[in-house]
Amino acid sequence: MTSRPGITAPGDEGAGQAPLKGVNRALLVLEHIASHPGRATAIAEAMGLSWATLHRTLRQLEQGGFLQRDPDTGHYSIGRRMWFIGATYLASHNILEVALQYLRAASRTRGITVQLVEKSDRQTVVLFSSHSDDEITKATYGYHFPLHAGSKGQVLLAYSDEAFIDAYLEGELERLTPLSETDPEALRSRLRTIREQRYAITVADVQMFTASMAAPVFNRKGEVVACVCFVIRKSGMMNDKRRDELLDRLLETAQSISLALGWRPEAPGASGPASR
Amino acid sequence: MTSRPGITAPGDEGAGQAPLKGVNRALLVLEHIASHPGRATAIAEAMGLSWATLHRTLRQLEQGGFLQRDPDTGHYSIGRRMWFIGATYLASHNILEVALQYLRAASRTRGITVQLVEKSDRQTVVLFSSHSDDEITKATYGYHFPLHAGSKGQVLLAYSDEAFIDAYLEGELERLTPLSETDPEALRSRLRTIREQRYAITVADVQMFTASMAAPVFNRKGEVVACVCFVIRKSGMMNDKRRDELLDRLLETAQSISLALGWRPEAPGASGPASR
DNA sequence: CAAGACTATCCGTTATCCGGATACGTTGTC
DNA sequence: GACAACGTATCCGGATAACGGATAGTCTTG
Repeated sequence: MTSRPGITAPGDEGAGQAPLKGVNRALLVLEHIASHPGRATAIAEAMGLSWATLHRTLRQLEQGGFLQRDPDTGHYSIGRRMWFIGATYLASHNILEVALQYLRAASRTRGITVQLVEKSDRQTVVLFSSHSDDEITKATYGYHFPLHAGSKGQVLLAYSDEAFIDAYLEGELERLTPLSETDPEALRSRLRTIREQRYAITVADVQMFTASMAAPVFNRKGEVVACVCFVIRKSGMMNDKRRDELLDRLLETAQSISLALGWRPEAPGASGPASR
Repeated sequence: MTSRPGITAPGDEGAGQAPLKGVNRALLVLEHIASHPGRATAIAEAMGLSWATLHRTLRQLEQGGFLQRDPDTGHYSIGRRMWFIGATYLASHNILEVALQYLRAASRTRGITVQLVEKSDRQTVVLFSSHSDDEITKATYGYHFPLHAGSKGQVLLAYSDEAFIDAYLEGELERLTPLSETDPEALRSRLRTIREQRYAITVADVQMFTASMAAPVFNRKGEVVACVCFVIRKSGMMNDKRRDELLDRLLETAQSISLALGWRPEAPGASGPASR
C-alpha cells in the first residue's frame, strides 16, 4: 500500500516487467545464447547475472533440451527443443503462406538466393530461403544480421517508424565488413533514398563476396510487414544489364506478394512521391 | 516442515523438476502451444493449470514476442522471437553442416523432396528440406509428426533404445490417415524389419497423397543421429523401377553422410553384431 | 437483450528463488 | 610434477516474488 513496485516502471530504460522474473530471465538467457553462444562465465558476465542464478537457469534449460552444451568445451548453444518450438512459427504464418508461390517462382532464376525476411527487434530474421542451383550463402537459416547492413536490413529499417530509427541509430552499429556503413547520418540519407526508390541494393557490406537487393512487402494497410531479398555474388551486381533484370524480377515478386496480401497501389491520379 | 518437498520426486511420473518451476511451466506452455495453438482456456484445461497462473504466463510471453495472439479470435501461437532463437539451432548443428552438400546433391533428383530429420522427444523434426522443382509437401518446416507414422518417424523409432520404444508404444498412437498403423504389435514387427533392411518405406500413412522412404544416418560411434527422407507422390511408389532407383539414391545419400561423420561399416570378415 | 463464456486483475499466504560462500574438477604454466 | 587459475557444481537461510481463489470486466451467442 505504501509503494507499489513495478506497476509502472519508475525509470524508463528497458522494458519494465515486474512479474515472472525468472521466466523472463530464462528467455533472455536463451536469446543471448542464440546470438552469442559460449561459456557459462562469459554469459554470466555479459548479462550481469550472478553465477549461481545463471547456473540454475542454464542447468534447467539444458535438462529440458532447450539448450545444449558441448561436454568438452562447456559451450552452450540453442537446443533442439527450441527449434522444435520455433519452427512452428512458420506453420502459422499467413504472410509466408501467401508468399510461398511467388518466392518459389522467383527462385527458379539462375544464380540467386531468394529470401523472405522479417524484422525482429534490432535484427533481420529469414523466414524462407531458396536457391535454384549453386549455393551462394553458406547457410540459410539461423544467421541473423543487424538492420543497418545488407539490403534486407536497410529496407526493413527504412520503413520502421521514426522513433525506432532514431533509437536504432543511436545504438552501437557493428561493422561486419570494411564496406559496412556505420555512420548514422550517412545511413539516414541512405534510408531516405530507399524509401524514395522503394528498394535497396548493397554490395559486400555483410559478407565480402555477396551482394543483395531487397524490396518491401506491404500489407492491406500499407504497412511494411517483410521484405523480399535476392542474394547474389558480388560480381553479379557489376553487370548493369543483369542487375536491372534482377531488380525487375525483385520488384515484381515483392509487389505480387503485396497485392496478394490485399495491398493496393496508391491512387493513380494523385502525384505524390509515388511510383510509375 | 519435516518433509523436504521435491528434492527427489516421491512419485515417478513425468520428469521431476524441483527448481525453477515458473520457467519450466513457461516452456511447457510454449511447447504445448507449438503443437496445439488455441484459446487460453483450452490451454489451461489441457495443461491442468489454474487460469490465473496461465494468464500471467501467457501475458508475459506475449509481451516479450515469444507468443503472438490473434486479437480477434484470441488464439495463441508461437511468436517471432521463438523462431529467431530456434533458428540458430541450425547454425550450430555440425551434422547438418556436414550433410548439406549430400542433401543438396540428392535434391536435384526430379520430383522428390529431400529432408534431414531428427527425433525430438516423441516427434520428428525436420532440419532441412529441399526439392528440385515441383513442390510436394505443402510446407516444409514447422510441421511435426509422431514417430509411429511415416518412414522417417519409423526409422528413428526403430533405432531408439528398447526402453524408449516400449514407452512410446504404450502411449497413445494417433491415426493420421486411415492407412496409419496404430497397432503396437504390428509396429514392433515393422520396426524389426526396418532394422534388418536399414530403411523404411511408407505410403499415405501421414498424408493421403504422399509416400516416403527413409534411411538412418550413423555417427562415429554407430549411433543413429538423424535420418534422410525422400518424400514423393504416392503414385511414384507404385512404379517398381523408379522406387528402386530412388531407394538406391537414398541409401547412397544416407551412407555418404554417415561416412562423412566418421562412421565406418562393420568389419567385413566378422559376422557378429559387434564391430572392430 | 440477457445468458454464457472468455478474459483481466486483485490480494494474502506461502512456497520458491536469490546469491554469498564453499568445494570440486580441469586446464595451463612454471 | 606441483601449483595456480579458471571454470563449474552445490548448499543454505532470509526475503521476495509467485500461486490461485475470488471478483469484475469484456466479448460472443442464442
